[in-house]
Amino acid sequence: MEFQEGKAKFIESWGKMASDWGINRTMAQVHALLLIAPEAMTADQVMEELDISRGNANMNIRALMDWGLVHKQLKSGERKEFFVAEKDMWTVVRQIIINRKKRELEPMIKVLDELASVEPDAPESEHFCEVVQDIRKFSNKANQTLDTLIKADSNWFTNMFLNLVR
Amino acid sequence: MEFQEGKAKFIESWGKMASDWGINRTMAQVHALLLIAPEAMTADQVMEELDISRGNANMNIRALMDWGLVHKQLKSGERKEFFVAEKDMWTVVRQIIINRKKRELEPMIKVLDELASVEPDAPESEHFCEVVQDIRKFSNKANQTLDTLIKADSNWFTNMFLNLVR
DNA sequence: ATTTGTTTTCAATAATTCCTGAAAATTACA
DNA sequence: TGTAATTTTCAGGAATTATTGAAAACAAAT
Repeated sequence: MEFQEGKAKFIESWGKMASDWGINRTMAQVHALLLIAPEAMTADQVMEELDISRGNANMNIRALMDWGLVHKQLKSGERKEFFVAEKDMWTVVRQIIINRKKRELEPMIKVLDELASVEPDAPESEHFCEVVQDIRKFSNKANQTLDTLIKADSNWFTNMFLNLVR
Repeated sequence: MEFQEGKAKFIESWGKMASDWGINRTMAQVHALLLIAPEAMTADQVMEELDISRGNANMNIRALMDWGLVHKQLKSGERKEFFVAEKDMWTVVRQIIINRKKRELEPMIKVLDELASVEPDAPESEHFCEVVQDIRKFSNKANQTLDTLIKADSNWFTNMFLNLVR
């Protein structure tokens, strides 16, 4: 396969996968572009390559910085801002875990904790409480595990995979 | 908290979380409703409780059955179809893993395999190939791990959590 | 075979999410 | 301080995704 074709395919697939996971397609495409860029890029270059507007480019680069997946790089003598993607895959995955945990898992756990105050007084509410407790236990375990994962280093993570697969 | 309030909050939150994860909100709300229902429900009851159309209810119940999260239940003497949610949390999580792996991870891996045929002949394509290989390794490891997880039983999974947290 | 109850489909529409582009704000420089 | 380059914001519009509702298909009972 040609490099140019591969590049296009990679950007498209990365975007597709992201949108399956509830993440803005363009944000992921910008991420893909910066991931495979050997050098830091300006917003203008991103606009140009992906054929998107300035506002869109700005918005998504900003979001990627919020996620800790892209960093701003200032070049001396240059007025424009340059952006580089975090290239270490383990760091990338870790940042995604950190963010999704904070944005989605933790709020859900908070709700489940509130729901734990429902009294099981009738058959209906009894079953409700059971389900809530099950999910609650599961979520808390997942949350703890993710905390551990986040603190762990790359090798630790690889080793976990190996242990599981073995 | 009152049971009715808790129920409404659970359904709403489950739907919210799902839509964050790229899953149809209503599908998740139907799932939540069936999860906490002590008895099997008909499509009409689902429509009524969630205040959605027949078409919408049918479509999402069907999708939940595709995911293996809801089962059809026929009652003798009854003409209508009844639906029950899978209540075992480990089975629920496993089914979700199975489906998302097949729908999203595997197609991505297939693309990455194709991209592996790009020749690293210039600085740009060289870096591209490196990134693709990194992601490829990661994805394959994740895929293998998920295969193992899927085969594992509930205790095994719980033990893994405990091991990681310890 | 016909009626009646139930489920499924799908074109039209509604709701949501995303993107644009130009104006405003910010920043660097002379 | 004024000017020019750059970034940010955001209202309006475009694109995508979800929902409705009524007709068609199907299934059970008579």
